[in-house]
Formats: sequence, C-alpha cells, structure tokens
Amino acid sequence: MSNETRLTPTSYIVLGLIEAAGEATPYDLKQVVARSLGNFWSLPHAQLYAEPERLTAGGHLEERREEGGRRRRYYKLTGTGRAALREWLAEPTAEMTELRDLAILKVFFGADPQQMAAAQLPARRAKAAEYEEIERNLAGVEGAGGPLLALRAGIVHERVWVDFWAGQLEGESTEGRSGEG
Amino acid sequence: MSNETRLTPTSYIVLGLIEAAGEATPYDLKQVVARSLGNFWSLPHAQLYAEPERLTAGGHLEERREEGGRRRRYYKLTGTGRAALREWLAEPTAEMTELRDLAILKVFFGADPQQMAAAQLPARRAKAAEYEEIERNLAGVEGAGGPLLALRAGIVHERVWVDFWAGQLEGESTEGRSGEG
DNA sequence: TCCCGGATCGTCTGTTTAGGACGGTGCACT
DNA sequence: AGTGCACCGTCCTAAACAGACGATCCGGGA
Repeated sequence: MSNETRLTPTSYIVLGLIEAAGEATPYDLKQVVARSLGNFWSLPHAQLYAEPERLTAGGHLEERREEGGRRRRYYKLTGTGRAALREWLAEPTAEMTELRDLAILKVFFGADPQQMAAAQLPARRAKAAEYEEIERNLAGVEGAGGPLLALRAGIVHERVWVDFWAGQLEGESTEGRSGEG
Repeated sequence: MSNETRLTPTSYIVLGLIEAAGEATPYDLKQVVARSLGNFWSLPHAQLYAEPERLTAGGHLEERREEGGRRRRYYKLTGTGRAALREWLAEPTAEMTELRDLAILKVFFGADPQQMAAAQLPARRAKAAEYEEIERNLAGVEGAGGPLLALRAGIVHERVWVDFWAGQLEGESTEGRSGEG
C-alpha cells in the first residue's frame, strides 16, 4: 500500500486516453496516439504497455483479462485514477516547453540557414497543410474542444516555422521583422 | 577499437561548445549552456561530465588533466571530432520537433483553456521580453549569427504563444483567427 | 592559526524514455 | 490444410532526466 506511484506526463496521457475510451487495451491506445495525440506528444508504444501496468499497481487502473484468444488486457479507471486525472487537469501550469529543434540546434552551431530552410520548409508546409485539413474535418464535431485547441496551437506553430524558414531562404541580412498577416 | 560511439544531439552539443571554446572543462560547458543554449535545448549537467568521457573514448575529444588542485579535465577536439561536427552541421535535417507542451497536453484532455492561459501568459510574456532584451545586446555582435538566429526563432515562437493564450483568455468561442499585428 | 561558511566543482544512483528487434496470434484467401 | 499478412505484445539496450550527495577552494572571523 505504498501508494508511491509517481505520475508523469506519460501516466496522465494513459489515464486521459482511457477515461475517454471508457475501457481500452494498450493497442487501442497506440492507435489513438498514432492518430491524434502523437502529433504533438509522441511516445514509444512499449510505454503504452508498461505504463498501464504501473498504474494498475498504483491503484489508478483496474485490469480485466480477456479469457481466450489473445488474452488482451482491458484497462479502465478506478476512482483513484479518475481523481488523479481531474486534479492534474484542474491545476494550470506555467511550465514552458523548450523549442528543442534539431534544425535550430544546427544553425546555432553554425550550419547554413538557407540550406536548413530548404530542408525544413517543405516538411513544415506539408505539416501545416495536413493540420489545416484535419481542422476542417474537426471543426464541426462537438466535444472535440480540447483536441481542436491543441490542433490550432500546432497550426499557428507550423505557420511560424514556415515564415521563419521562408525568411531564411531569402537571405535577409538586416531586419527580419515580419509584419505580415 | 570498435569506434562505435553513437553520436546523439547531446554529443554534438558538447562537440560544438568545445569547438567554440577551444578547450573547456565540463563546468565551463555547464556555464555556457545555462547562459545561452539551455534556453531552447537544456540538459542535466551530469550529461556534460559523462558525455565528454564517452567522446574521448570514441576518439572525438582529447583530455588533459590538471595536475594539482581539483584535477580538472580539459577537453578539446581531435581531428575526428572536428570532422564529425562539420559533417553533422553540413547535413540539413527535415526532422520536426513536436510541441510537447504540458499546458497544451492538459487542454487536450479537457483542462480549462482560460485558466491555463492565465498561468501561461505571464510566463510567456516574460520570456519573450527577456529574449528581446538579449537580442538587443546581441544584435551588434558579429560572429553571433547562429545563436542570434536561434534566439529569433525563440522570439517568434514566444510571440505566437502569447497570441495564442491571449486569444484563449478572451474566451473566443467561434473563429479565433487572429489577424492582428 | 584554525575553523567555518558559502561558492565552486564533480560524481553517483535510480527511474523514465527512446527506439527498435523480435515473437506470437488470428484471419483471409487459396 | 497451408500460407501470408496484418494484428498484437514483450523484451532489451542505450540514453536522458532529475536530483542527492561529496569534495574542494577561498575568504573572513575567533
């Protein structure tokens, strides 16, 4: 009864996904992650097998094992788990993620910005377009508020990257303040 | 003689910093990271002791040990190390980092965007201001090209975050496309 | 001189994440 | 019944993270 399970972002991802699903197998989670959440917060699928086990041990999940066949493990929230999730969601955070961008890291150390821009721009543009497509499909759906907001954050982000790298391509040497809309 | 030292971003950070410094101790690196690079790509200081060791074993660095006193370790690049760094810098990457933002993660799972905005906005604004201050000091310095660009990337991102969260504070329920300048 | 305190500098340990290799299971199609 | 492929799960190694802890240096006071 140590109750000493430390809850990391990974834990809350699992809790959050299972809450939304009601009951789910790790493989289900993997699918969902691949489809939506993985776009801005990815994790190795092995985690989605290991973490529910940990959470079950900590009393946040309960496990039901399929009788025959693959003997899948189905997880759902316990009261403890639901409470932990609620508490986490209710607590706003001032924490700020870093850029941690490989291309920028290289540029920082002296890589040629134009070459980097040439590699980054198409990828960023494609991503932006993909997100915008998803947004159109998601815009009507109700109850998609959270994911939709996250998506929009992703979109504005990608746009900034596109602007940034586009600016590098032109080789702007002086003031690169983009006042465009 | 396996020469099989895998080089990770952390490795290149160490190589890059040591190249810039000529010769440096882990503690020196730690200082530099805290001051500049850590703003967008942080790492635990223990890494800055462990990694040079690994790199020395792999032939990318050479180590000189202080005689008396603290017996500090001074590292500098070998030909191999310099070559590896150059090669890495010359190779543009299309890799795109994820947002991986805690606040967005919470919102995704249903946290209240306005509360989150209230927590995020001041922090983001402060960071943006801090960066802009640094930019003013750095703008004149020559040879600061790379770091300056990285800084500017950081600035535009912080601004986007500020816009994004500011939009949430107003509780815009319909179209939140900000055409502001 | 000796001791003390804080700043400087370095090491160590446990846990989580990353990333992928690899192995079973079940179904569809012959 | 056999075979191939998609589905599903486990395992392993290396790296990153986070922070506790220890040692060294230096200045100031007893």
